[in-house]
Amino acid sequence: MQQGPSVTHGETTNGGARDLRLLEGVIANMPMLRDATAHQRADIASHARLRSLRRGAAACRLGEPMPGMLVVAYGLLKLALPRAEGEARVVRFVGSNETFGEAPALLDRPAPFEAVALADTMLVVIPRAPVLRLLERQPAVACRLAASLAESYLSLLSELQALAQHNGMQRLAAYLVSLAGKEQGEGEPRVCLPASKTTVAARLSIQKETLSRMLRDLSERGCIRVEGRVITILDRARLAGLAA
Amino acid sequence: MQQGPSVTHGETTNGGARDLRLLEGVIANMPMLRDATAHQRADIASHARLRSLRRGAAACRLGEPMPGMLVVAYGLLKLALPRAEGEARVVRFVGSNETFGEAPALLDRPAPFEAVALADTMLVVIPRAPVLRLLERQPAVACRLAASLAESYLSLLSELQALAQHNGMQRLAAYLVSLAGKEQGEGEPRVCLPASKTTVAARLSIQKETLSRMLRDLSERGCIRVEGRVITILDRARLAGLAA
DNA sequence: CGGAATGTTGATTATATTCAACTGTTGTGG
DNA sequence: CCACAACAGTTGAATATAATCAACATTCCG
Repeated sequence: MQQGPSVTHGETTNGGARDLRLLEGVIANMPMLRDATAHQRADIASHARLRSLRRGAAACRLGEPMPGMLVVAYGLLKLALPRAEGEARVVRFVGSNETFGEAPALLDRPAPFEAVALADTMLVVIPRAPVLRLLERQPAVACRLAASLAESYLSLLSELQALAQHNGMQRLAAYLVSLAGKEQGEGEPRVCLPASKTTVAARLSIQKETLSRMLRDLSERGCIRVEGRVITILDRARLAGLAA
Repeated sequence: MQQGPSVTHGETTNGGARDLRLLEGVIANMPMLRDATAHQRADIASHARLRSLRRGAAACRLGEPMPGMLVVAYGLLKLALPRAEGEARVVRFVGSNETFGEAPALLDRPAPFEAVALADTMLVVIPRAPVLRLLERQPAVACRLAASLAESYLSLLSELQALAQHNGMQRLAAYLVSLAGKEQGEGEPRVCLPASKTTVAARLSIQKETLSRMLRDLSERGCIRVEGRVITILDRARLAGLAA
């Protein structure tokens, strides 16, 4: 599933042939660049670089300059709003071939969140300048970027809605249902949490203690079975009802 | 300050000369169209229409199709996430010359919020199609739209942060300070709430009862004086301290 | 094996909601 | 102009919800 970096120490890889192919492959897959010419993609690639992150390392910290738009080649990150004390609120998990940081990079603003690797991760860093140049020349690319930003906006809005209008149990139930929705197994769907329960709790804007109690509650009610990070959905209909 | 609509009944105005000037003036002011040619702006204007809303009327309802991108010619609206029972969460107030609905209009999605007029309001409705055509032809316009969407994203993100990390009193204090920040009077700054206390409470994601108690508390502590919608900031430093 | 990180559980507390009753304000038609 | 209805705001009491604190158990790695 994952392909190790060719450089195991240090954060930035060298320009080895394998790395170059990885970088170009990631860029070729970006929805934003679907309408760019091969030449334009090559120009972007020539200005981009790979950055390897060990588990726990940060791709960017709140308030620091954004190095550019960021694409996950492999691995997993969390985008989080850290608090002075206690745990951060997790805004989003970002997995392979997903992009983040478009908004602050485009506007040349400091990072509005921190991005921490939840596993060893490889990023493609695309600096602002070549992207701006391309946007000026390729309206279709600018449209795709706008569409991607619009998507991000709508999904944040629905986060806000969930936070304002549903309690923790409802958010948890909805989250489990949405995880199960992606899985297509027949019988009892099993889902795997994408991160530790503490981190998932932060994603749901609750404390880890509260999440623990809620999972126990759902288990006792026969809705789910919890085995570490693996959760079996026993009564999807009832779970969906709780999410209302 | 405000100019009445030339049509007082019905929601859509006719094509009177005064209306046409209003519509063209609003469009000429749009940041998104700064780099468009006069001809392109005229094309947009020819496809746009005015829509007049009485106080309390909705420009769009949650889940219904978006008529296009919307610009406020004059008046005031709230963008809100309604709940089945009880009050909505207010996401943003939208005043003169401000735009909303870019994201759902661009993506041709149903309205992700309802937009309700807090005063008699005139909107310019810009349908999706002519905007898309312009985006294809004018990269600079697409860039401005992307930048505007990126701004919206960042400001929602900071809403989310405030909600997750500050309690109601902190959010209220920060809100009062930010209102006062715009006013440049010397001595004790006075601010005027942009809407009823009930609506402002929804903007802060608290109940009107809670807001009432908090305002009383701040008054008793000598931080502010409340006279209806007008609030005098007596101790701005302490208020800012409470917002931390 | 040992230590750190993660997770669980119970007790207590903070925060704000909900409910209910009451007061004040505003706008409208008689 | 007044009466009145609808809306807006205030206050108190009871309650819901989840955070916090503290102690302990478990799991994961090196």
